[in-house]
Amino acid sequence: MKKKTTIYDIAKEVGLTAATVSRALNNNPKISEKTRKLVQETAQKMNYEQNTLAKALKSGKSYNVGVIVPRMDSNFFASVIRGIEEELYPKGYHVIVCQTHDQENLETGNINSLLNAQVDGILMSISNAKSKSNVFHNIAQKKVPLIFFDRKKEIPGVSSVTIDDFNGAYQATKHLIEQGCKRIAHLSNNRSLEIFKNRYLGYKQAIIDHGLEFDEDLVIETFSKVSEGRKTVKKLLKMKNPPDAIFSSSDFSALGAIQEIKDQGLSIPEDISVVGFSNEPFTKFMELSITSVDQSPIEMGRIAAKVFLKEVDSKTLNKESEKIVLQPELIIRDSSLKVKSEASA
Amino acid sequence: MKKKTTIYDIAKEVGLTAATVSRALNNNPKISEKTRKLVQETAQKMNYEQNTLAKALKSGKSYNVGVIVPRMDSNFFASVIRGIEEELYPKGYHVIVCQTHDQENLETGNINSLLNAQVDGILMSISNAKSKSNVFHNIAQKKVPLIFFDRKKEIPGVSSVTIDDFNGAYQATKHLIEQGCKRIAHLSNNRSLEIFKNRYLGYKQAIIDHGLEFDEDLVIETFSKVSEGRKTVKKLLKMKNPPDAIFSSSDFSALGAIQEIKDQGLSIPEDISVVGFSNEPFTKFMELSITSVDQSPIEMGRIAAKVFLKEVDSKTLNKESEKIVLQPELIIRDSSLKVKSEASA
DNA sequence: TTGTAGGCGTTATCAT
DNA sequence: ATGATAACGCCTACAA
Repeated sequence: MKKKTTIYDIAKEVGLTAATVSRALNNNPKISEKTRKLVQETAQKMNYEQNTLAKALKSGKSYNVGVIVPRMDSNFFASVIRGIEEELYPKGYHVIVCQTHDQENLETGNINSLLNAQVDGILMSISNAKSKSNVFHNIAQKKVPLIFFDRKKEIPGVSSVTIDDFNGAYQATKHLIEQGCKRIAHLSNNRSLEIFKNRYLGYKQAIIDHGLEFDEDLVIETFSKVSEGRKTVKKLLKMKNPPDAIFSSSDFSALGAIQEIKDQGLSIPEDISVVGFSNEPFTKFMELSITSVDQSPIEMGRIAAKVFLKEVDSKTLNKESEKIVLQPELIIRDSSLKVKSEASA
Repeated sequence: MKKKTTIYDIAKEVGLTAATVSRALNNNPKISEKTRKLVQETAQKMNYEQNTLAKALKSGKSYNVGVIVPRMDSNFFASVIRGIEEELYPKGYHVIVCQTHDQENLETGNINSLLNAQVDGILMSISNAKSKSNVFHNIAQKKVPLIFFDRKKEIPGVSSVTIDDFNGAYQATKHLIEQGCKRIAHLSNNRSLEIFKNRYLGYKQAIIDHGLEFDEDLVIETFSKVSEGRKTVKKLLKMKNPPDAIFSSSDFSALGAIQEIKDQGLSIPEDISVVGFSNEPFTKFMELSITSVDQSPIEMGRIAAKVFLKEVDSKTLNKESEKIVLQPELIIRDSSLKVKSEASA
């Protein structure tokens, strides 16, 4: 095992002290230009590399931040993570990504391991609003900045970056109404999570504002999976008075809905129009492209990272938490465009 | 900033020495049952948590491993990562995931930052075979185990876990031939990467073995993107003697191919059959499901992790690198099944 | 401008 | 079985 060079080795080499070497390496102002150069060149020659661990131990900072997401194989979360990376890498931080797979025990476990690994902050999208909030107290106690993105939870002093889900849902529903749909079903999801509650509320408000009848039976809780979308639509189509449109809180269940509708011999968007949520890439690539709501995930990630940077630097405990809300954008495509006056996306 | 409790605090509390506390906490055999209990209970009471950084500094191990992939928003890589996590978390390791987006400079940068962060190992799928191999020498020098998965490079002493791409391609092509296809095109990709070279070779061998004519013009290098698949097919269909089947080295370009074929008014699989590679979830969900080659990514991840664990523990420098090759599985679906004798998947 | 010395939290090696 | 001490590599008062 070839030993790594340390500042002591350099010190010996140039006939100085480790302290001086340290200062020279860190561009400390009170060091002579001559020694600075000498030290830096020698360091280079000896292949010196700073021991991050030692520095972390000393400074109390690990320069690691943890990112917790339900899953990372969705374009949405992968893109948020990319945004975070873009912002944090240049500042010397590393990003440790953990997945919860929507399981509460994994969520708790991940948080604890991250804290234990001494991350300097945690950026997360929560899986379950009911998760024991004492885990979050743990985070707060350690003065580790916590930032929620997308799926948040209302905790005093914790910042968040989300999109205006209410408005996204409102726009989507309004669009369907403008296309002439009268009975719009909603594939909702676990409404203990704010995002799904707000999508539901936006949908409801649009229905009411446009003088349509709001029918609670048309709202069905559906997991964000293709198979679940199918299942729900099967139920909906059995109603005496089936819907003529579906606004889904997820692209995945929207896809399942589309498959089931087609299988039953109905056509889209003529018989039933469909709108999803998240603008996953496949919505664009389908033979029948799917109308969806874009959430600008990369920007969401970048902003969340910026909030973290701000909080981690402020020694002052001005726990003025920020609540940033981005505006979503409705992308209209085949699955909902009956009036083909304009080209579809 | 509430100070964290250290073993010194515990020592003071119970009137012992830090060393003893450390031993008690680590279940060192030569410690009295009584003190062990006392210490452990006191530790609990004082909310003691081991400082991983200090331990890492002392032991020289960080209990972090780096995983580098071209991208993490593909089901394939996300699943490999999940497999790695499943194997490594129980052993106390953390997984730091980095993306290269197929850019060489990012790849090099990621490797260096990971090394700098003192990861105990690197598991990666390379982006570019031409990447300066001195980066890999860096890794070797530091005695950090390096394990390739899926996209590897032949480096002495480096283990790898891959699938038998040759055979996967061979089976896929053979299947197309059995369906009656005579002129099979191949959407290849950067063949400086072994996986793509082997898929090409398997394809070629199947053609030859079954007495068909091998036509180099039917092999076109195509990036793994939907838009690129479209572009390539456009070219292919302009030939005087266009193909009656397409074997793509990627599901994404296969999807683009399908879109273009349909747009030109041809039908699948009757006019042109299509087979992809990777068994991405969307291949199953399309209205016209896509035949593809499954690579058992989760298992690949688990095995790669196991190889790492073995290497990291073996102080002995028995650099007998392992080359593990998994067998792929052809999943036959609508896009290539002309003879509808059996139910499709 | 540079050196000295101590500490970050742990563990390992000697003693006792 | 337990204590004392040093060491991992770095940084930073404080001194000179």
